[in-house]
Amino acid sequence: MPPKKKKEEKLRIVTPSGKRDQSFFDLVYEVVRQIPYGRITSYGAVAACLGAKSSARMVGWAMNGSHRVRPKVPAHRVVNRNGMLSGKFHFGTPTAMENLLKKEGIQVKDDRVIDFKKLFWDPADELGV
DNA sequence: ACGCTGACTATTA
DNA sequence: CTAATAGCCAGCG
Repeated sequence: MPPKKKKEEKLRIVTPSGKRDQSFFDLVYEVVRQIPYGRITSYGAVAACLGAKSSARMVGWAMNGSHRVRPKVPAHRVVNRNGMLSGKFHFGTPTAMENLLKKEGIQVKDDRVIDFKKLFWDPADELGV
């Protein structure tokens, strides 16, 4: 028999503590995954789409665990209301987020997205909410 | 169980 | 324009 390993990595969505959770976090991940290539959105927009516009912080916290979620969540496409890469420090390297955005054709200057307004993708609009 | 922290946002000075 | 403050709510020590 094959040896094994494997562990219980079958966890899907998980909270930062590592336990399964299907609440707000899961919804956030799904919405963020809908962000098309070369587009970006804000925490507040996602939160508002979920009916919790006042809980933008929770969206940001959800992103904190996005790295361990499958499929991968394009957290680099989520920035704050000013188009600033507030979460760049939470990636592998401080430049990873900026690098990824530039790779998708998004211009970044001084930790801020150029034409943020133009590239902004409203989840409520695409999800028909 | 209580209190602090935080990848946010809006308001006010 | 920048700075400070309040509201928000889940996770962690």
